[in-house]
Amino acid sequence: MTLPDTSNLLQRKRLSDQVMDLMLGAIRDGAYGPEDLITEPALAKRLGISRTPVREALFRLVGNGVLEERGRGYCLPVLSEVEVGQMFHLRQLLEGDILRLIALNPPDLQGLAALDDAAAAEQASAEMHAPAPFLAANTAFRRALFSLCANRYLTAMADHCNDRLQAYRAATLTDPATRRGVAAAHLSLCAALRVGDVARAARRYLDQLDLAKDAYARASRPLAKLT
Amino acid sequence: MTLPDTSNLLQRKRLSDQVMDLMLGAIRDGAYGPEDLITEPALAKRLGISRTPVREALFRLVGNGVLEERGRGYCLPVLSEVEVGQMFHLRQLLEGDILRLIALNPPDLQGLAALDDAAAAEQASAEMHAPAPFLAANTAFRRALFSLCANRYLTAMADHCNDRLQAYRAATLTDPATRRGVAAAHLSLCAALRVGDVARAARRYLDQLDLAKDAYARASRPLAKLT
DNA sequence: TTGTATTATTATGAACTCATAATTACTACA
DNA sequence: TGTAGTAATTATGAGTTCATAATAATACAA
Repeated sequence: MTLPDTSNLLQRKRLSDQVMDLMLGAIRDGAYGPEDLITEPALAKRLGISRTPVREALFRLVGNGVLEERGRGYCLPVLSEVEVGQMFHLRQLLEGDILRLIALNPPDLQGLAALDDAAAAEQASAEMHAPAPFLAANTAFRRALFSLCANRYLTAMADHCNDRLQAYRAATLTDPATRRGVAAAHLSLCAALRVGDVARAARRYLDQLDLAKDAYARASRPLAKLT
Repeated sequence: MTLPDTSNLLQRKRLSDQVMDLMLGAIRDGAYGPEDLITEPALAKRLGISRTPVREALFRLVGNGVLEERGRGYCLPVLSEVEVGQMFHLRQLLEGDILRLIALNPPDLQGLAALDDAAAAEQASAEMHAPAPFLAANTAFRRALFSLCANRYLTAMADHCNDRLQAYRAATLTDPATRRGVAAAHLSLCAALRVGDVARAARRYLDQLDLAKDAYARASRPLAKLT
């Protein structure tokens, strides 16, 4: 388990916001697995702050469904196979609509370049052994893609869905074959967007999402016993 | 401004959860308008508890976008016309999908009866002067409708969208004509569902949602100056 | 009378502290 | 040796306190 970066804390305004962002970033980068138990005092001590702001941040993450309480402490939520399926149904609905909106307002060269870079980073880290670089590149790609959509509420909800699936993301995205598939689909999406074929781009993305749905459902079965 | 019910507090497990539920319910029932300022000490004093759990609940509501910080205190978020439009785009996407899922798995008689009751309550309160009964009936109808959909994540997100539009809901649902339109659309939806014509039921609901979108957009203009 | 500056009030942010509950470890007894 | 009961550790829940910042109010000067 890699620990999240604790530097440049204590600078911005609210500590609980910083802790929230820190934890969200750490979770997105795969710093926590479904078996890790996060406790209030431990986190507070590690960050060198009191329990209060840590507590508030953890409460908000629980409220968002990004974390759940397990006995004494907090952990990544473990979903049933049905719940994973429902969450993916939502992802397909939301991300499909995001692509539709992007199609209505196609990206400029700058936005396209950012997407290209992110896809290239995914491909570059697909073969690495460590899981963190690919997870980070994958997160960056999604961020670049979503930033092309003007509806912030929509992308925030899509981000939400992804955050709530973190326990499974790490489990599926460690397999090099899966990683290659993701990177290929995203490169293909970039290529389709560059020639203006947004419909094909959307199809590429949603096909990959469908594959992911199955992979996540498979991954949810062995994790179920953790509960 | 009607104050939320403060009884049966101090019984269940976490005070912050109770405060959260209390405030959500109060906001849904129209107890707060966009001009009301909610402060931590005042709420804590009124509930007879310390600031800590109140603070945690308010933080979570801000995190959810149900409240926003305005200077010293919290209030219902005031959205721009564009933001209201985006939020309604989301509502249409999510609630359209909810109706599609209900169509795939039509409700039994019991579920139908609950929906009928809620629609009847809307009609009964449509002509009243006080806004609270209709708002409560409207919330109850949505709850009954959403409960027919198995995907809890989906309905939770749709609830979310509604919660974030509260400042406008009260403004639009005070007009008796609008209320009659809402009640009629919902009764019509019930009738269509009863004869198994789910497609027509969905059209009724989404047509009404389209009307609401315009009404909310109009309501957002005078409210904008509050910010 | 109006505008500005200073003071006072008040709300938030975060630490500390205490009480309670739960889990774990240890010990005693069968 | 295994089980049960008790003690100790520890994490959470919530109240209190203190510091800081922002807003409001008042007083003074132009």
